[in-house]
Amino acid sequence: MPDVTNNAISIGELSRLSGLSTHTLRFYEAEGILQPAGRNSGGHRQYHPADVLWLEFVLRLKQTGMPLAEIRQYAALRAQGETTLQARLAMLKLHRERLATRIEELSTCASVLDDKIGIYRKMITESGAPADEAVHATDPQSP
Amino acid sequence: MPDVTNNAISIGELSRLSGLSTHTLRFYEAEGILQPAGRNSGGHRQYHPADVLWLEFVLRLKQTGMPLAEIRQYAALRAQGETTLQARLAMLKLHRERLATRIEELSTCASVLDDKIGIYRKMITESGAPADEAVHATDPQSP
DNA sequence: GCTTGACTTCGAGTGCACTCAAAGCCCCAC
DNA sequence: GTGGGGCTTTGAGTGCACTCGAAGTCAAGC
Repeated sequence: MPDVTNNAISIGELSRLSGLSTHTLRFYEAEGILQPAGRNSGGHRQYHPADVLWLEFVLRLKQTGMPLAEIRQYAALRAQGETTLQARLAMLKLHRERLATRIEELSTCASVLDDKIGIYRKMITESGAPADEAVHATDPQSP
Repeated sequence: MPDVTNNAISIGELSRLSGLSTHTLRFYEAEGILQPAGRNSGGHRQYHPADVLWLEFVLRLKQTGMPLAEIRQYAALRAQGETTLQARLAMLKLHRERLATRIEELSTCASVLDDKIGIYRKMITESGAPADEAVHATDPQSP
């Protein structure tokens, strides 16, 4: 079924490549995230390398927590051509900043977690000793 | 209504402190994430500083993407007392590792985004020029 | 010629984490 | 005595991002 003359791939192959289900790929098309795919003689969707690259980028955006609605918006700009370059750049910059914020947030949480782990380790090695101040400030068991 | 003798706070005050709605706080209690709060003479919940600290930690875990089910599990261990220290430490360590993975993932995405932003900037300053190879490799508009 | 498997469309269902609404009660302060 | 905040239970609704099922078409391989 793949269009051999054109190195096009089927939805099943794109599914395998991307790790998304065929359901999801069609869902993305319906949502305007993927442009309507071309069809072969049998009416089957055929995807080209550019589609694969685009999908990879979409997955990156998703991975960083961009909601589908926003990805759709970006995709719509992209579909409108070069006149939307500025707008797309603005979106990417905004998202890049949010991403930086998120990474910082997670790093802070990681430190908190490290502290807590340290306290737990200490409590365990001093096993048998009753809860001390550090314990009480973290995971106190009241009674 | 706060129990002044005991520096306890009401659900409304905890809501203000934590940023969670009273609905959500009761929901967390029902889900076993917060231990059933003590009540005052009028049957109103009263929370103590230790509860506030615990809730803060819960929110940290949530912030890092730990699902409520897992937080509930951790809370259950905590409620069982000191014998579960090892188990809790194991959970924290596991989560810490996932967090590290996630941070790395986001950092990779950030680099990809930076590259893309660079390409866009270049395209815009060279404005008017037709799409070049770099363009084609990122956000090609086929037609 | 029949089975297999991939494809089609459409609409409904899932899981998470809330979020709200209703209905009706209590208690305290002003 | 009224307003405000709190309490209870139950059940439904929301938003996101899928996820699945039904019912049917089509082409290739045995």
